[in-house]
Amino acid sequence: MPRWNPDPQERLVTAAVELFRQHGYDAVTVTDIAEKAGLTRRSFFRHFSDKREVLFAGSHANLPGITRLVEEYPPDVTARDAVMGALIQVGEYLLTDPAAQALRQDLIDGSPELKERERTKLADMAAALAAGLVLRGTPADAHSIGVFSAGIFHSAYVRALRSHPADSFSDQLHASAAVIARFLAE
Amino acid sequence: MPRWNPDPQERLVTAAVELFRQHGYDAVTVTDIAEKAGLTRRSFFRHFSDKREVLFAGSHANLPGITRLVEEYPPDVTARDAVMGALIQVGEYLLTDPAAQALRQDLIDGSPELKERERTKLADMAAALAAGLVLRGTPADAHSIGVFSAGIFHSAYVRALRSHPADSFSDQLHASAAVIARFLAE
DNA sequence: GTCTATAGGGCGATAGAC
DNA sequence: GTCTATCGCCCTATAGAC
Repeated sequence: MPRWNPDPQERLVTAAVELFRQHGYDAVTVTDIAEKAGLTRRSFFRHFSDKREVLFAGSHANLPGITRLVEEYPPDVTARDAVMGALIQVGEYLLTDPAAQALRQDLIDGSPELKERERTKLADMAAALAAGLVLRGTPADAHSIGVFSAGIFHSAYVRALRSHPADSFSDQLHASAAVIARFLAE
Repeated sequence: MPRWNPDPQERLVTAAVELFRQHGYDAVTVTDIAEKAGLTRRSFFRHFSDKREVLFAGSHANLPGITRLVEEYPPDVTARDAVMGALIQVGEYLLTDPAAQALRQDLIDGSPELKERERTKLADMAAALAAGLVLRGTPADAHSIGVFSAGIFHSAYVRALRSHPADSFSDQLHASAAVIARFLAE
């Protein structure tokens, strides 16, 4: 018998989602989550830097990967197509389990604290996209473009989550971009 | 002699900015700020809902006003021009004391917690813009347009803060929009 | 104005894995 | 032996309840 049960992180995430759904994010303490997962409060903080992170740990993961996705498009591909292509891959990956993600999104939407953290994760994605653009050699407005692109990513992502049956994420993303293009062309 | 010194909020803000600049945001407690302003810790929370708010209270103020600015443009003005016009007024108002604002922005940029709160304020502005668009009768993509517009507002705002001498905010805002228009047209 | 719950972090002890 | 994950008890500060 191993001394510790395996996958403590995953157990913490599962416990947290269940408890949040039952009692709401605010009513659940870190101690509650840890005990339900068979750990102590102190160990929770070894896996997640704070209470919010338990809902974001795996979700917007792998920012270096996003940077690399953008960077690795050949130079003759436009910045637009490189960013859109990278975001489509990220979106399709995140949407592999739409039901679970929709659940998670409901929790986030129900808590101002979690929405705040979600925006931080989008800002991190924006920075990763900008880093990729810089590596491709288009440093000028990389930051603004990154912020904008993360914004349309999120817009497309939440619409894809709610759509039945799930429209292709690629379509959703291009639709989100088209909204802004139309607005700016007025 | 008045029983209380006047303008408790302003005294709290001033005390907070000074202390944050000297010791950093994290190292300063709410008690420190309150005592420096001649108040008790409890009174601080009567004026600001939490520690972060002391840096945002007046700054992105008056969201109903932003909604009304957008709404009140005549119907023959495009959504784009209504939003841009409203944002230019807001930006010019906020930039009346660029030195103080640049100081404040340095504090925000130095603290992840404060950056998180800043994004929330931008999200509130996005919602106010969207509300204005809805009232003008263009509800379809109001939310996405609001988020996008708040984004270019922020981009223009920080660039205006750093520019010497301050370029016109209107120029900065149109430049920020042009960056995205160019990106999308590639 | 006082009191309390909770977040979040510091540090050392412990006990299995290697 | 070293390395690493856990625990337990310490503390302070936030934020809200009374």
